[in-house]
Amino acid sequence: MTERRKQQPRSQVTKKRVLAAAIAEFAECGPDGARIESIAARAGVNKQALYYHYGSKEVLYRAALASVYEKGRIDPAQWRHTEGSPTDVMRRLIHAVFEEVRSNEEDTALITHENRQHGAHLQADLRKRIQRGVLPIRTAIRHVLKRGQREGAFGKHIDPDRLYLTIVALSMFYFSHAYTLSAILERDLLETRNVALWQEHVEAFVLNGILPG
Amino acid sequence: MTERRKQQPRSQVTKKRVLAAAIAEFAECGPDGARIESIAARAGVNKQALYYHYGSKEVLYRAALASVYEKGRIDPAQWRHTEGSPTDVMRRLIHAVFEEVRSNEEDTALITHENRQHGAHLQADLRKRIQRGVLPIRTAIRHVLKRGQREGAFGKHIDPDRLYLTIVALSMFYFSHAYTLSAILERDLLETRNVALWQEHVEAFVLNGILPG
Amino acid sequence: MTERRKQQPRSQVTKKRVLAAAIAEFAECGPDGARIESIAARAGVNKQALYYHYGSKEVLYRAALASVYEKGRIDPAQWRHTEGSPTDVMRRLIHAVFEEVRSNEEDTALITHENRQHGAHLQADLRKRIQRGVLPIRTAIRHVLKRGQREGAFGKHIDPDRLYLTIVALSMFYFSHAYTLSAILERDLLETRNVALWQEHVEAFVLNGILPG
Amino acid sequence: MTERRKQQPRSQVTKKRVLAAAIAEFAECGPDGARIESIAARAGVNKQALYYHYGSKEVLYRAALASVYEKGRIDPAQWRHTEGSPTDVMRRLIHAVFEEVRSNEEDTALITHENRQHGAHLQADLRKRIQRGVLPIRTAIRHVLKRGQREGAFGKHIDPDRLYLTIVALSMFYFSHAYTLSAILERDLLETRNVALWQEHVEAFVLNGILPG
DNA sequence: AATGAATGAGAGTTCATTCAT
DNA sequence: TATGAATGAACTCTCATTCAT
Repeated sequence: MTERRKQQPRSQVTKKRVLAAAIAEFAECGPDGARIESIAARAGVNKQALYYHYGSKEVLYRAALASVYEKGRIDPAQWRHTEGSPTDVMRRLIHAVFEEVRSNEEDTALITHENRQHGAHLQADLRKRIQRGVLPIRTAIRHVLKRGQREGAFGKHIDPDRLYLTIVALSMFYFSHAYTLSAILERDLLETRNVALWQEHVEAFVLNGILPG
Repeated sequence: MTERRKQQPRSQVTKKRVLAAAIAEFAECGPDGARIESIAARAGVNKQALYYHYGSKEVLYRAALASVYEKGRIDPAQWRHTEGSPTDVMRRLIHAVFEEVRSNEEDTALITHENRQHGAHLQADLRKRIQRGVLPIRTAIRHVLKRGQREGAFGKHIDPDRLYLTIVALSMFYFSHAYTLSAILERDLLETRNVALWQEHVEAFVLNGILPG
Repeated sequence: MTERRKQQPRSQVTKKRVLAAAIAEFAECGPDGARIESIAARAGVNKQALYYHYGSKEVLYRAALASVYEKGRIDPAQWRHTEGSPTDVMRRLIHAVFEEVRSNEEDTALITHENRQHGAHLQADLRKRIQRGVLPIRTAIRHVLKRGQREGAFGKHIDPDRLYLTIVALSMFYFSHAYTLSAILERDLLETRNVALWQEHVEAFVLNGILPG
Repeated sequence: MTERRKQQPRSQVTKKRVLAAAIAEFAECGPDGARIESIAARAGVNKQALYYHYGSKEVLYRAALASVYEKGRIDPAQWRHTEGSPTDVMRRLIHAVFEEVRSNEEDTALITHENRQHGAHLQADLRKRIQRGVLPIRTAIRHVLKRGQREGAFGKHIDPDRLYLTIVALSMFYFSHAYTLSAILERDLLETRNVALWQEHVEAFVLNGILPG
């Protein structure tokens, strides 16, 4: 293989570093708290570079937001052909969703911020991208669920989207509200041990919850 | 009717109106997006009044945050003596939590904002107040759960705090992330009909999830 | 006479000083060249004071522009009853217009700037104010002209507005283009002596020009 | 036709297009309002091209300004040998000046801008070029005036430069202040019909004004 | 000769806060 | 208690200019 470095010209590198810095800043401080200066510093570039590449704080925020759903982490094909009982596969699916949430704090933070803004930036094109982004996982859940229902492992009445919502809620809420919840329960929910316990709980609880009535 | 105005001197009224306005503004815009000017306008008072009564934006924010957990809506005594099977009582408890979340959007918003700030304002005294605020509901859940476990209605392994967390997560997350979730599922989750469906789902799902294995 | 100082509260004084400073700065530098900071410095106030009192640079510019035509310097009644032959009175009118132009450099500058902007700020209300501002002088000219025409001193075909335009052009252009004209003619047109000569010329030339054919 | 492209190498073409764009931009927006980016866009070249060819915005502005007086539109020789009575020739001269002003809006705008800047850019060399630029017309006026004075058509006391100034003032002011004047007189002075009327007026008025007393 | 990318200075504006009454 | 006026710090964004290719 020959050298191909030219494919990533300096400008593209800068643009990507700015975006990464923006994602971090916006996740940490929100759209209002985020500072252009701070993003530039994080990216190690001049303030004006942000404007050269993105034009405005707003555009940059939207780019950061869009990036969240564009990582295509879960391969639906992979899940359709996973071996094991529906219960086993479903457990692994739940596990995977939780893992994704756990390992992408910034994404959760960005999504939460956007909801605090009443989804003000979710224009048509972004909605499309978001839908595409979560389609794989929704599809995977639907397939496994259906199989389990056919085989009698899961209750017939379970709705796949509601199940998806349930899993996501139990996963994301734990992280998105960890600080007040920690204050309430008087222990640090973000401690590795506690996260692991909650993860187990989510898996067990959901699986129990979808047993046939 | 005798004069009783002295019990609520004008100054106290002003202070309360300011707080109400602050709660609304902070819930809507977050600590960074909130504007002193806007709070004053909402309260119908001079900007300077905020400083006279609260001293700074920060103090006002903390006051707004503290107010959330100080409404003491659920009476534990009431629940201890509620008639009916553990399942029935538990169902009503879940229903009550969901109702509270549903009808107090501002509170959910404030709590979410505070978590976005990594709980930066949760000092010792506020943590205490928060704990006291949620104690009734936690207690109620624990009691009902215990009774149900004794009577064989619920699984022995269920932890009351984890159950509490589960109910709260399924209730609050739906509202706190309604905008992106609506974009994903291509329907308005805040529509009355959809909220009702989710409420039913939460009740059924949790009750199913805590059945004895 | 009792003290009445309260009628000019401090705030009004500040506002007026800001306006005066704005007129000077806008006249000197134009809408684009003018600096908010510089205006504040001229007025001896804080930069933010401009925003408190006027809201934006644009509003301030408009206020400066409007002020030009609001000095009501020429009293039409006075001119209608001026004694002397039409020629004498007309000479004095021309003299008065020239004097006004000569002694209000800033106004000429502001007007010129606005024309450079293609009258972009001349909204309906400002047009009205401008018209009202110049009405007295136009009226005076019309009256004297008519009288002279009746008495055979001036040509019948002279149009009053065209005459007004002619006088204004000969007066204002000399000052508004003094720098390039001075370069062309290789002498300083703004020198007192040269101004006086031009003033005489304008009077004589206009009076000669409106003689009956 | 043989190849002749070498006579106007690409670089020279670019330079000219940049200058033309600069004249347009500076005329329209003034030295402060003009934008390097906008000039480049008008010229259809890269921003950096301006710097390559001219070095700075200031230099470019000066070049634009200088270009105004370098068109040498009026040929003095032509006028010296024009047939007709002094009055006829003078009328044609006035007409020519007016025409030149009318058909070169950009030039008037640039000159006006420079006067707003108090002639800050009129350095020695530029003053020389300006003087040379207007010399033909001044000479022509002087010659015709002198002939008319000899023949008794014009007043003896008329000064040629003052006459030149008068004609230029009546011509340029109409265009340079058309917007406020239109607002005052409540009709669009730039309308073809109105321009024509004014042109007639200027010719008649000047000719009448220089009649022997 | 020309271009895309980068930069530093500074512009207008907003905001929390304080002063004076 | 309450208010209109004032302030300084900071923020987003613009612009002329330069660097590297």
